[in-house]
Amino acid sequence: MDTKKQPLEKSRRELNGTGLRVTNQRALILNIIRQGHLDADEVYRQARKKQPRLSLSTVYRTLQKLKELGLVDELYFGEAHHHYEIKQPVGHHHLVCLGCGKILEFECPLSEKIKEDVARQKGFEVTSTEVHMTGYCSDCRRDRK
Amino acid sequence: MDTKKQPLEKSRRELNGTGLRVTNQRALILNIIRQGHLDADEVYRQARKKQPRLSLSTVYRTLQKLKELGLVDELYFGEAHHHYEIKQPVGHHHLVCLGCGKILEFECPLSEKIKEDVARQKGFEVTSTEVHMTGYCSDCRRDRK
DNA sequence: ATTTCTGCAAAAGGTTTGCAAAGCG
DNA sequence: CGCTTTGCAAACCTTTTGCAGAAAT
Repeated sequence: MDTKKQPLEKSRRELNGTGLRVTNQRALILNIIRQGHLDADEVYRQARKKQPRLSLSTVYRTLQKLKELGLVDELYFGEAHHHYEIKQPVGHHHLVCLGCGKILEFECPLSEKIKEDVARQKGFEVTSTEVHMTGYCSDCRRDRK
Repeated sequence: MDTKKQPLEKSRRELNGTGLRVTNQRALILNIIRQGHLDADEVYRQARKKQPRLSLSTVYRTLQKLKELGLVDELYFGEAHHHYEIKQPVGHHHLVCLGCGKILEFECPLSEKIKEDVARQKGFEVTSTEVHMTGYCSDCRRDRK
């Protein structure tokens, strides 16, 4: 049995009942994003290995839909293109290495507190909180010495 | 005496001794950014009121230089275009209203702590920390009811 | 006089859109 | 079958680049 097929089925199931039609393209794309933070082009390249005729606009349209459905989060690092990742139950934040481009995740219970402070102080209803850091990872720090 | 001229002189002085040549365009652009978080196009439109022949590429090139000099910070909200603001001695973070687009600033001493936690936990050398929130400001909350 | 900077026009990079054909329910 | 989705090509928007002339030191 092809083990690779299992997550695809999972993606199909997840897509079902969203009101959206379940297409091969969508299941495949959702599946690919499970890997981590990918940009649209990376998703595209990987998806073409399985479905060579799939187009980049389908990737963009699908990511957009998945975002609307709340299945996927869009991330804005300081780059021209955006990144996407599966929405996770427990929020996490991102740390980008300026040396090698690696992206690490970290949890941050304190961000809850910040959110409450700001909500109270400014009378805001906060819908999202992102903590974004840049710097140099331990490997790159060593190399820079 | 033209009071508007004073900050322009200030900008000229600030540009002096940076190694860059002090041009009217640069002083004007630096001056305009003092207003707050502006995107390149907004800077461009305002600058053209005083120097109609100024080009958008000069705006971009100047913002780039000012960023390199550490006079200006570039901000990435979830939009296609970036925003710029004068670099401030005491770090602050941003809160964007999804209703009216207003951008509020807030200080966040806790972010220092987050930074230290992450640095220790991940062996990172953190060079920048940004906390970015979205939500609805008190005015927009009222209107949505 | 030399070197840096500017304006203009054109290119580049990422994302979106219009439309006819294909696919899902 | 009707409506949604796809692929393709073209459009779009923001940002960058090449180059010749203008400005700063």
